[in-house]
Amino acid sequence: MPTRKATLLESLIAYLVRRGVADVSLRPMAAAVGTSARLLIFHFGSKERLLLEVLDEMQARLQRSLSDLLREPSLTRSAPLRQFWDWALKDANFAQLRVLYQLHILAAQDHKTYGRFLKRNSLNWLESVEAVLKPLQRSPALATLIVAVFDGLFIEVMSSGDRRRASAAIDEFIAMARKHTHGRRLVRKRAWARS
Amino acid sequence: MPTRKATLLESLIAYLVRRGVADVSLRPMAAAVGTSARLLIFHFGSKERLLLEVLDEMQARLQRSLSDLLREPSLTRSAPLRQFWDWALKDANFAQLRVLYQLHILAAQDHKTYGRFLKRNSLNWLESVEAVLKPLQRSPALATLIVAVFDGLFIEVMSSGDRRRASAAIDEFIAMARKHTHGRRLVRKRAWARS
DNA sequence: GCTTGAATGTAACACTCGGTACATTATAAG
DNA sequence: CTTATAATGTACCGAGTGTTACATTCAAGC
Repeated sequence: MPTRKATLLESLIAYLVRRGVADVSLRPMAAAVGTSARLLIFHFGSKERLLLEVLDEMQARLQRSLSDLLREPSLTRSAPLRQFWDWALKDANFAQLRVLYQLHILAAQDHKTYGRFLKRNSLNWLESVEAVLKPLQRSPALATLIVAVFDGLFIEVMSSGDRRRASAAIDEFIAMARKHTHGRRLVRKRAWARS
Repeated sequence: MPTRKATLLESLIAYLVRRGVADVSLRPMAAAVGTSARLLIFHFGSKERLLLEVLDEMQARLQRSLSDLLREPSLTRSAPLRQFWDWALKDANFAQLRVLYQLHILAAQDHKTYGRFLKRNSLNWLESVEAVLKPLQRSPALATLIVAVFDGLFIEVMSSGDRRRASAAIDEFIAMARKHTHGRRLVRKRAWARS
């Protein structure tokens, strides 16, 4: 049976995923999950520890979900980048990634306040991408570009909600990259592993 | 002679550009610009109107700076996208763009709170880019991709500060795009105008 | 000098914030 | 039944929030 705290944590994830992490305060958060500020402090110790637990759990789930993606033998012939993109747009993953992107941006201007909530290498796909590029095309520039395309399109979906257009754009990029590297696959599919 | 309010607005821009717009409050802001919360309310009416005025002014300055870029006859042979990129990395432009990107992300999850501070079409380069593509290569997918590359790389610079790597990445993209479109220039230089 | 209006200081208002003290209920184990 | 422990309610603390009331200073115009 799930402990009280575990069920609370579940509701809190749902709440924060809806609402984002900017300007959260205890009492509205407590009301939204059907309890009191008193109880949140009781179960989690402090607001800071509460957020740490919730965000850690979110990042752990993303990590597990990503591992699942990598373990399954790739059924389709689509490019690894496109598979990764489809994974990111799945509802559960998207909602949590959105919060992490927001956190990422907040930390960029106020690292003292928000930096501690970002586990290192969360949302930092750079090394993974670079490691996975074929030696011939391995370069920080290309890896940075790939990550930027992903980030930029994800944010586009966050803002406009237009998944079809963004997905068309990522296909356009994959086509460009294929031509650029003379028909070689842009990235191999293994080893998004160490994200 | 600049009115008191104008000099305050100047300091406020500098303060918010340093600090970002998340979790601002009157008294610390007032202290940072050498006045009191009382005076800020006196001059601007309310905290909300203050932020509106400051952010409007920031966006207006960006708009003017961008117009300057477009008016000057392009001295270099570099791609329009690269010229735009260099413009965005200029210190004054970068600092203000950073705030608008943060605002953009905050509004994506909490439109009710932050949406009103975003003037429509600020940071929305999509139509401009699409209008500027040569008819042969004009497509929502390509325009979306170009915007996403720019956004993603800008955010990368916001987070890591590594301008050289990001600039190399945008050059890589331009090279890819040139090859993709058989040597035609990716975008013409006029008409980033209607941003 | 007097008046007017902008600029400023001091102090407070009602409210929310994160967090705590203290007591009480519920539940389960002995 | 007693006892230990988890869960909850009520009420409050000091600090910070945006905003306002009221008084005062200061500079310019008549």
